[in-house]
Amino acid sequence: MDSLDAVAAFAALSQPTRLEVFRLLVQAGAEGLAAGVIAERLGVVSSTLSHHLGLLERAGLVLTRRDGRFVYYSANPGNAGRLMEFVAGLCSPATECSAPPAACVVRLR
Amino acid sequence: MDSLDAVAAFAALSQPTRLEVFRLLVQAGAEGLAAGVIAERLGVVSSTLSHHLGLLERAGLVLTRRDGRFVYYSANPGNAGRLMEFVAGLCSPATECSAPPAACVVRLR
DNA sequence: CGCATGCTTCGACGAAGATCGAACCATGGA
DNA sequence: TCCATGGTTCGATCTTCGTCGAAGCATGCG
Repeated sequence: MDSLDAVAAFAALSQPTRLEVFRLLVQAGAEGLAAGVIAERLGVVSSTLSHHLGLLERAGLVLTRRDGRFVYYSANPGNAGRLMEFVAGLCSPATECSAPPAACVVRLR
Repeated sequence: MDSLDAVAAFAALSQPTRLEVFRLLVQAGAEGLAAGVIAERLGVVSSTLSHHLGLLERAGLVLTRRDGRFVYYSANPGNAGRLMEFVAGLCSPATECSAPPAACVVRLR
């Protein structure tokens, strides 16, 4: 994950609703949640939520999958792990622990 | 670090110049760098940089200290660590590794 | 086919952010 | 006490973001 990807990820998570959406999706696991379910749980109008979901997807934090009339969104474990790595590398001065922590593998249940 | 703090931190890091500033300050260690040095290294107009530094400071990612005519900025190790913790907790589903990694202590040289 | 349902796209609006130059404040030295 | 230097604040301008309702597209069911 390069700086540009990280900037996009940070931008995606820098809005309260989107942060909650992402948290919800991480907890929801690999199956994810339908857009309507997310909208209902968070009390967000569907068009607004769709905007936020699109942004999260373009930032690579979220995966999308259609099933019939429902569109399921789920957290992207690969990029979630890469984001953890990036933050670790960003916050750790090169002199100490230059290598990012090994445990940045996100495995959704 | 609660969600609001995290949102502010993400917003602060969601802009290329600010991300570079923060990276520079982490590498600079506890002494930090004078605003003018940062401006010169990144090729940013001083008033623009001042704006960015103020935002980083308000987000709690950066500390400030005056020495004569110079104002030194440095990374805030406490909040850098808390940000790592937050991201780890965010990206890790509760069922696995619910506790954030122990090694989120940022020690600047 | 016709229609209901789930979601996205469009259009519009106000709010907030990024940028710059000019003016301003604070400090230290002549 | 001036003046030069390092930073910040102000004002203006432009862009981007967040939000909503309305309209549009896709899917499945009768």
